[in-house]
Amino acid sequence: MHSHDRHAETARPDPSRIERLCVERGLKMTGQRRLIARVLSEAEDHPDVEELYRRAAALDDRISVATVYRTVRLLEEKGILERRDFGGGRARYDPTDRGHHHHLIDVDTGRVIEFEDAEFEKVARAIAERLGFSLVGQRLELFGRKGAPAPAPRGRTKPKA
Amino acid sequence: MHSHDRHAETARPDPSRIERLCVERGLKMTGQRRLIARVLSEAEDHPDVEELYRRAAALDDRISVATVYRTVRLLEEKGILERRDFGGGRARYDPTDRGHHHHLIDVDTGRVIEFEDAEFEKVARAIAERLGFSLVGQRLELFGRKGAPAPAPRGRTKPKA
DNA sequence: ATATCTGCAAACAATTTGCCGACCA
DNA sequence: TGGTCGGCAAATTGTTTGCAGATAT
Repeated sequence: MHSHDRHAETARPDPSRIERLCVERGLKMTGQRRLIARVLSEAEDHPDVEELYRRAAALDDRISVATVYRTVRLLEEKGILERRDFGGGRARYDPTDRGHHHHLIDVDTGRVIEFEDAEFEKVARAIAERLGFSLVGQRLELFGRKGAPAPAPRGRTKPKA
Repeated sequence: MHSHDRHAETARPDPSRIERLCVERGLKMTGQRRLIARVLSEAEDHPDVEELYRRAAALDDRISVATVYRTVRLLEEKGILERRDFGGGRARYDPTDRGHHHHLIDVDTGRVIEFEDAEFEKVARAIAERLGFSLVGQRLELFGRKGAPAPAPRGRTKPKA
């Protein structure tokens, strides 16, 4: 565990949050992985692979979607990312270091709000126990609408635009 | 002149539960739709399209997967079915007339247990409200493992065969 | 040095769809 | 009879993978 001290010969300002985690888990850091790590670190939302690729390529197009897929899967296996599925067919990714949380999806805007709730955790555990299981994981998604009732467009879940 | 006779000209014993719902919503009932409706009515689990197709074809092979896909989507739009996603890539279907419920998935066996919980409903509504939303929908899935979650800090309890 | 990446395109799996004959209302 | 529906196979979409050259350690 030797550390490379600050010989700023390679302009590498600051290893991103996620990059640091990658190194911790002993991943070989390539240019594209560093790039993806940075995009992930800067993301405040839950991008899908296509979106990650778009953002990464915008910074440096020496990368392909295949690599994003591979990297994202690797990071998931290493416990750095969590794969989510908000419907819509594509997997969304969420860095685990943001802490355990759930999501509330605004059905009108498609906007995703994160939240935590101790009360819920307790209830969930209680339910599992009542059914004779020990809780290993959970998934909670709430779909809501802001205050006043608005004419919601019919149709199914195709949060495109 | 109407012939509402009891002459079994078309051996149609009893419209299945789901078939009745289809008719109610004004769907044109064809042989294959009736078949799928019957399979769905008899199902106690949450089959995916492939499985529905298998079961239907076993009763009458004058049907194709494409039709199952089309029908299942139609029933979903009509609110007769609910599409679920328990991971694994394929969509699972769940008749809505079984009532509102959530799922607990046994991570070891893959078995799905349905349950309801008033306490949870209350908490969910409260969370949404706290975030400034009115609850429109929710999705809760618990993943558990059979075994004693009991406060027994002793050695690990081997999962019973 | 060398085991591990990456890009590319072909392979895959789940689901959709165009075309046209078959069928229900 | 007219408008829908169903079968078949080709088309789409999201994701994976084999290969050969590029890289990190």
